Amino acid sequence: MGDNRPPCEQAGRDCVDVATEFFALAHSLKRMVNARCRAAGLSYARVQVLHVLDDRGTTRIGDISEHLDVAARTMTSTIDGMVRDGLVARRTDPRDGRAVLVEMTPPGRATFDRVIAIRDAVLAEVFASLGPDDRDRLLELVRTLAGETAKAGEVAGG
Amino acid sequence: MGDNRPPCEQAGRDCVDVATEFFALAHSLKRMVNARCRAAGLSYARVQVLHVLDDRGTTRIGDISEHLDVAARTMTSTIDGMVRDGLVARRTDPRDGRAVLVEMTPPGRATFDRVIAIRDAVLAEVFASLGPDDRDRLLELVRTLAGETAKAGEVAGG
DNA sequence: AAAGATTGATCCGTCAATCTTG
DNA sequence: CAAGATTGACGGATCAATCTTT
Repeated sequence: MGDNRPPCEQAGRDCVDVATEFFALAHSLKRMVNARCRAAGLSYARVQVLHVLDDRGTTRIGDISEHLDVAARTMTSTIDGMVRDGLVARRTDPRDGRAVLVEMTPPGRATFDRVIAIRDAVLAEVFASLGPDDRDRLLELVRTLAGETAKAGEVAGG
Repeated sequence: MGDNRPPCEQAGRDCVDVATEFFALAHSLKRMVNARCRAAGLSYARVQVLHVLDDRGTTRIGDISEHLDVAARTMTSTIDGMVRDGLVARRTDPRDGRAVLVEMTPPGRATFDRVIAIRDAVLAEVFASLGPDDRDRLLELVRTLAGETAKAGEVAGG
């Protein structure tokens, strides 16, 4: 064998190649979804916020940022804009004066219902190219990586 | 089976579920890589720019933004910061007075070599959890989706 | 006119510091 | 003091408008 690199480096390059294409796909996919959602009247960040409120009802702002895995600063300013545009409303938590509850307004509901259908259509348009078995396989691989990512994140965060 | 939804909607939901976990993984993975690279002295956006210059040598700014699939505005301001920090230098293309060439400086080279090793280690740390066969399978699925994304993007962009 | 880059306005993301409430 | 939210300063992303060069 004329290969002078140790196995770990070979595996490393292999990993990097896969990761690079994975990142590129994620980037263009997010770009596409974002563009279609914005064209329908809602940025993807706002779609995600309304999605949380749709699932869980009125929610503390800290829980939203935690669930979406973004910094507190991000959520404060995103909610600022959404309040400005009448999509959600802020209300102090009666049980805890420190916390702030975020509530979807009727216009927010209407906008969400319209845009979420478009988002789902875009995703279906792309992921339907895989077929059910391949989607299952992809989901399995993604979950394995997500588990590993969580572990690596703990190491960094601890 | 008590399922009253037509097959297309079932497939749609299936697609959305896979896509949701895919996006979540991409988000946390990018967050992690970004954090580790920044801790080493370079944001991931800058790593990507230097990576292009490492692969292709001195490159027109428009070619960099096209290759990384970001808006021209993004590249202008990212390069502004990198010039400010001495990582790259701007130079007018002698063949075309409209174009601007971006060149890696020696400090940029040193920083890149240091940080790219860290980036690769982070990616290997996560993707090595898959094993070679699963990585091949993932790469195949990613490429299928990338092809579909490109098609869907043309429709939207055309 | 078309192509390449810059600029303006704005949104979303980070970290670090601050204020308020428990 | 600790927890929750806001604010400041800034990087990086978008679109749309502008300026220069071909």
